[in-house]
Amino acid sequence: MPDQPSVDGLEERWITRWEKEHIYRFNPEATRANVFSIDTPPPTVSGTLHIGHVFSYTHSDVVARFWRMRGKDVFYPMGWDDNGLPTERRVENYYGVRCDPSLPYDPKYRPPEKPSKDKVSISRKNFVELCVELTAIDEQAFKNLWRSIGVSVDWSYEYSTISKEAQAVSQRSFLQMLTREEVYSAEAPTLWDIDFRTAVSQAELEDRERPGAYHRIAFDRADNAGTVDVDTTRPEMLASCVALVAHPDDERYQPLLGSLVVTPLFGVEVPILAHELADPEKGTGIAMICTFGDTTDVVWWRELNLPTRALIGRDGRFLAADFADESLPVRDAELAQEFYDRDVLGKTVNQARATIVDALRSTGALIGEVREITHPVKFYEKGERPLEIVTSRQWFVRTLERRDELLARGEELHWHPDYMRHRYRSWVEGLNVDWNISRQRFFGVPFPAWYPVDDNGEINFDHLITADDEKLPVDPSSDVPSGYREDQRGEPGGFVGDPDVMDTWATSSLSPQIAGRWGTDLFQRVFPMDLRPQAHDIIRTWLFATIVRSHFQFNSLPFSDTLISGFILDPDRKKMSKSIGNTVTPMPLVEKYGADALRYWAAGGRPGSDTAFDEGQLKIGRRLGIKILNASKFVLGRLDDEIPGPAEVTEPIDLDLLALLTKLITATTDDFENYDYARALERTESFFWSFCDDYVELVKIRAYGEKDDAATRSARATLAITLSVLQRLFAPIMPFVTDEVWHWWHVHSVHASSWPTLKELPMLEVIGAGSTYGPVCEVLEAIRRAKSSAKVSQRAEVESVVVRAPAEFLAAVAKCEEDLKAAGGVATLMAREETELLVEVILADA
RNA sequence: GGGCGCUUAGCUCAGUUGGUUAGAGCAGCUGAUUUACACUCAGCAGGUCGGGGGUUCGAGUCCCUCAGCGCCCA
Repeated sequence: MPDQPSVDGLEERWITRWEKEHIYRFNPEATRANVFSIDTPPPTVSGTLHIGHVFSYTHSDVVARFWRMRGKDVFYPMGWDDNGLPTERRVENYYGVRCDPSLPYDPKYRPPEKPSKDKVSISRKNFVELCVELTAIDEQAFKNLWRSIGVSVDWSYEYSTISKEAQAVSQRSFLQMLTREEVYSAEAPTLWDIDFRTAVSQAELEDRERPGAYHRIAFDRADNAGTVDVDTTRPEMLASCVALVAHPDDERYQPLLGSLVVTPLFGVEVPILAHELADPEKGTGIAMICTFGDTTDVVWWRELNLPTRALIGRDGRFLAADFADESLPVRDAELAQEFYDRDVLGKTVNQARATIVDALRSTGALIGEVREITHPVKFYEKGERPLEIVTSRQWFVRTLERRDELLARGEELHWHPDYMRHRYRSWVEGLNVDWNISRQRFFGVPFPAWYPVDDNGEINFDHLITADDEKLPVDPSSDVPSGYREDQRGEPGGFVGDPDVMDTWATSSLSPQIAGRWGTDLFQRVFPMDLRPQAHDIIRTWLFATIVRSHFQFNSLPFSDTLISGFILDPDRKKMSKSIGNTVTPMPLVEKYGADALRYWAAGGRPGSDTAFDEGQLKIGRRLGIKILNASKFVLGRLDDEIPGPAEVTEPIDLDLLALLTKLITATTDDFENYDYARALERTESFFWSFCDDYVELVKIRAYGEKDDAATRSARATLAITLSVLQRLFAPIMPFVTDEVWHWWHVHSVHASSWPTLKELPMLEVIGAGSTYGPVCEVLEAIRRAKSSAKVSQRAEVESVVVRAPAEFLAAVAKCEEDLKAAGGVATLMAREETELLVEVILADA
């Protein structure tokens, strides 16, 4: 025990020692019943660490430490989600490169020292190599942070979602879903980001308010009986118009239902149809259906069985159109074709809008002025331009037809806090397309599949060639399917590999299978997991996707409970983000205040609630750590080498304190079991400060007494028992300082000790706990108040104290008379029975 | 448009199933000074519990309604 204990430098000492002593090793022999398994979120390694990373991982660590002390075999792995678009973007910016799959691999390629403004094009394999290289560096930085804040994971179960093992799990799961017909590929209209040139899923969608404009376009009726005016924000889609649609109850348009109108400029005859999704309040109440301007168009197209004229290409420019196509009757195909080819073909959406609007205006089909509005536009969450809907071949998971089952799983799950279940429910209820899991990108898990190429060189998508299970993982761009040779790749009569990679959620949603090593004995011991900790922003992605995979594969929930963390806001309550530049870097804070202080702050954030970063809380956390050191030093300094046991607690005030301690144990245990670590901390902290400021002050003189004096032994036993309990109650939240002080009187780590139980305490009447301690503290407080208002030292002598109070109160005070007199420096203490409480304090002459 | 959460002291937040006089920390103010701790201790001050209505012997807590803020979904 050092003379001047300090919280500085504790991290280094204890991290090393915990690792050396394997304190957090999972017991591979554990039985499922005794395991507490945690489905840790694999963070996207990005190179930017911020305080939010400390926040939610502290929450799960606190829970892990609690259950470990409760005697559970805690399975607490850590993973990294290191593939997908965010990783690709980081690599592109970091090295100044761009992937061009048409380039050949250069085995000697090294990226430039400093990235240039113009990105260098490199082959896919070179690009993937850089991804692997950079993510390894980033992962190290993340790992250092987790270690330095004392996250008690078993690093021998570290995984990454791009590892060979994870790829094999991901591909195996895909193939099994394929066998069960839970995934399918289809050429279908898909949400598409024209900058990243990939499909995205509904989960990656977000609405952004953007300026737009209503254009009122007059369609001539085919019977020449007049016009139908249609408001649209996307006049450039006119060439794709395949119908008009009104609400079936809309009396204005009921007479026209089924009749034909002619599109301006192109002269295509399209029907007027009815559908519930047409909004009578919007514009003129009748809308163009274009293939495809937005997601509603897709629904109309599908449900009304409309023909297709999809004209937006993968680069966001207008594709070639064939107006001679008979599925869409046209008045003058040549004229339409000529106009389209000259004014629309090859143009971007904005360019085409300008030319179409000009043409509409000059023909008189544009009615009135354009009316500017602000409206929600769908974006890829990481994208910069609005999403388009592009027809392409994609892999989908059949989620829609099992919506009810997925909703039932959400109800079955235990949510902490409970209200977060609504987020899941409203997400699942709002699903409108199957989960698209294929991405037209480079760094990710490939689909373990090839397609035959027929004798004419056409790819036959209907006859999938899948990889053999024992060969997983495979890369179809370099591996060859059974029965083929490499020289048949892309040749007539040969094969081609599926070119896409999987959505990163399609792999991270298998985190229980990856971390638990699906297919080995370990999996049965840890699955389903006991806890999924995560933040609320990824309920619709990670949590939802994990439930889908587990429900399909195992017909069970992947975890029984989920602990949802809030977000970290800056002190002005704005969301922290790199673009705003208000992020807080954690490492300097660890150095300044200590890891325990950061954890203290994080543990104050209740499940689900967003929390503002508050440096003041770090100071308080640091102060608490120091207080734990000093209080421990004092108590242990009184104990010599012999520690009196619970049986020696005899003094009423001591017994009463232990009764309060008993209640504290019961309450905090209950809190932790309900994932309310913040409440447990609050109770423990408040008890601890009262222990230090009141109880210790009361019994200090007695504790200094003779070793064989019964009252002294009672005080020392109480101090020792209370200290032991408090050190352990604080241990999950402040692992460094508690292990420091625990080792002052124990050989093994506090984190390997057992959570306090009532068995450690003498048999106590807990009802009425505090009935002695409370009144005694009140008298002590009155003495202090008298001294404080007289502006004298708290050590000043008191001539006499007269306590006027009801008999019960007086009886309590009498039980602790000697301690009170000693603590207050009181010469005489007198009691007068009265109904109202009044404590008179007469100070001695100075 | 539907849903969820929040609104309590200058600030950050507790407040269990309705029950004495609504709590804590920080900040503020007034003091103390060294046998665990100045990285300390004591004390003081500070609140129409967002507004309105209701149920009840009793409402910060339950119900209705309105407002503001944040988020989720469409």
